[in-house]
Amino acid sequence: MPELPEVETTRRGLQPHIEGQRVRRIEIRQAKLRWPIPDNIQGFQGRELQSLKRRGKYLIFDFGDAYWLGHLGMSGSLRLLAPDAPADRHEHVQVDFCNGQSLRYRDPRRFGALLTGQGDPLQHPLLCKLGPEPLSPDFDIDYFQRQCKRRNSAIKQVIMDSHVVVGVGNIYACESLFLAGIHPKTRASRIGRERLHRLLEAIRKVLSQAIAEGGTTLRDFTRSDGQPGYFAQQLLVYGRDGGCIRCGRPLKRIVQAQRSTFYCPGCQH
DNA sequence: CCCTGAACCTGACCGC
DNA sequence: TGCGGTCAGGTTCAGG
Repeated sequence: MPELPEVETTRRGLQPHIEGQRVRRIEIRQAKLRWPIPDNIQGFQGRELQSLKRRGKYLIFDFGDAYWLGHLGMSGSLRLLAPDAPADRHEHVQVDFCNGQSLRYRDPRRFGALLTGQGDPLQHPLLCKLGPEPLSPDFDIDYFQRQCKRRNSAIKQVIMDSHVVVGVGNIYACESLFLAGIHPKTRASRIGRERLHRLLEAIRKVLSQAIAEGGTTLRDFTRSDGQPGYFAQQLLVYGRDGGCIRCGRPLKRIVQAQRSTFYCPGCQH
């Protein structure tokens, strides 16, 4: 479900309701996610959530000297309900706050994660080697070109690698490459600076627009308030099987690294 | 170091 | 209605 815009949309939706709130009760119904939820999460009962942050697609629940690290995987979502609202079979975690908000983590496929840690969350093994945020100045053309020069794999796989840049998932990778006019299978090392620059700008544009639209709702993504995101209406190639909006030629679907890639054979070279 | 493929899980949908 | 196959927005990890 979530790429960076969906995670950011979730974060913004939750933030005003849970930041500064004290944890009253934590219920783990299913601890088996990507990694097991640590038992010591119960030690956060009675503590106050300082802030809700994001790094890449990870959510950081900052409790001051300790934190939770959350990831929504492919099918995870976070919502706020009433404390007594019933849980369905995929709602694995419930965190009740003292202000009456009840945070629910639902994840049918259980590829997501909820971990605990102490100290600086950015030093966590899962975060410390991540590439720059795509919308930050750290993601600049010099850095991007350096990364691409030493990669012989397809450009689509490179921009989806979180060690190069975080937050570009399958949908937005396809969209960015279309905007930049680059064929998804082009070897990264063979793309010149100019075209890489266009790609970098395309990634920025697609992600910031998607955030502004509240993320993409394809099947079951809903924002933390239960509303859908509206970016799906603006997808230019992903999941489409008509003609290209620019040249009219039929779009193609191929498979790269076990993922579907959509592109226009007329516009992308 | 770089690259590829397997692995983790459930549900929706399609054709027979 | 049931069954088997395919597909799904992520990412770590093992092994070449």
